[in-house]
Amino acid sequence: MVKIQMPADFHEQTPDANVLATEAVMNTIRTADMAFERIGRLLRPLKVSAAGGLVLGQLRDHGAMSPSELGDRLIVTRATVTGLLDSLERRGFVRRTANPTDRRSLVVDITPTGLEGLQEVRTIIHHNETAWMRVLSEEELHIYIGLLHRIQDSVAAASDDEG
Amino acid sequence: MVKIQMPADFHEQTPDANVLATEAVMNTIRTADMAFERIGRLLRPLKVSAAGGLVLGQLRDHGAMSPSELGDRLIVTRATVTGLLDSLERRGFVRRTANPTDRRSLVVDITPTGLEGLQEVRTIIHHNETAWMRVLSEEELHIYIGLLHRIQDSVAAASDDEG
DNA sequence: GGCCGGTCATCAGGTGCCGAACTATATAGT
DNA sequence: ACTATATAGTTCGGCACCTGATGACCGGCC
Repeated sequence: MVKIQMPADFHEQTPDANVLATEAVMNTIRTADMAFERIGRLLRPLKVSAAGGLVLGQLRDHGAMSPSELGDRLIVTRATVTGLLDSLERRGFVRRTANPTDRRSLVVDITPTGLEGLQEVRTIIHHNETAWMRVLSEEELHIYIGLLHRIQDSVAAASDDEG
Repeated sequence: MVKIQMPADFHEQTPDANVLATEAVMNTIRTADMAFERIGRLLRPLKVSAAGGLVLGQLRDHGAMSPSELGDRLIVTRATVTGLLDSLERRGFVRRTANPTDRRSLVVDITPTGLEGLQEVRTIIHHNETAWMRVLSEEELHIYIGLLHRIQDSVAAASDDEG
């Protein structure tokens, strides 16, 4: 995800700008991107991608399910799930089997190899997240999370409005 | 970017977890993703992608520059810049010309068509960012941005540590 | 019993991102 | 001057994501 930056002459160009709003969005995306990029880099030595880790997590936590359900849970399209499963199956992390009760669909489940990979992934991510957030006090973390929730609701509401 | 979700039995699985830290990171990424996804959707009708808009913004605000410098500013690799420029050049938004003083390098600049596209992009993005952030008071925005800065520094420091 | 709308997974084609390898050119060190 | 190293941009292979189209299949309705 590419980083967002402010033009040098932002004020002149858009005189009525709520500069704080722009800066808040910009920094939210930048922060998330840094964290996401970092997680991806940490995971590269393991043979699991961030997206692949999420698929494995769903399978471990909720049991075997269809590609469609995976897509719903991760909020990606079925087409994307197909690609992720191709990649994970090649590495032996998941298995696709026929669904006996509905011949349109498949059942995906995690293999022992996949479980091992998942545990590594979760350990690394958790360790780093904790380290990153040590600069905030517990109270600040609560405030921060509260603000994020309100922003999320606001963005979601705006999306509902405009389709 | 795939969404991050917590396993249902997170506490049992990682008993010493700093759950707040995980939740903070998770929500940061989720918030950024919502905003980014939304921006991408708003921009789709225009013929400029979010990444393309950022390239155009750099060129307008800082003048013509080399692909390498674009990559440094957007924090992406030169390979990525090549692809972005291919796409933008195809649509007539930028022009690549030889650099007379260094035959290894190119000079990229924005065309009048590109300037028009950029203005549309900025108008749409700014309007939406302002709307999203109206749920926070000015004081809360300051607090929020301050927290984001501290987290960014922390993540950056961690990255330096571990390579 | 046969049709038809909806769902399942997949594929094709496109974007955006990466690291590694390549070619050409520039610059520093000796 | 000559070699070594660094840098500029591209290409290549790979991943993750999308939309749109396709063929298989399910279920309900006439």
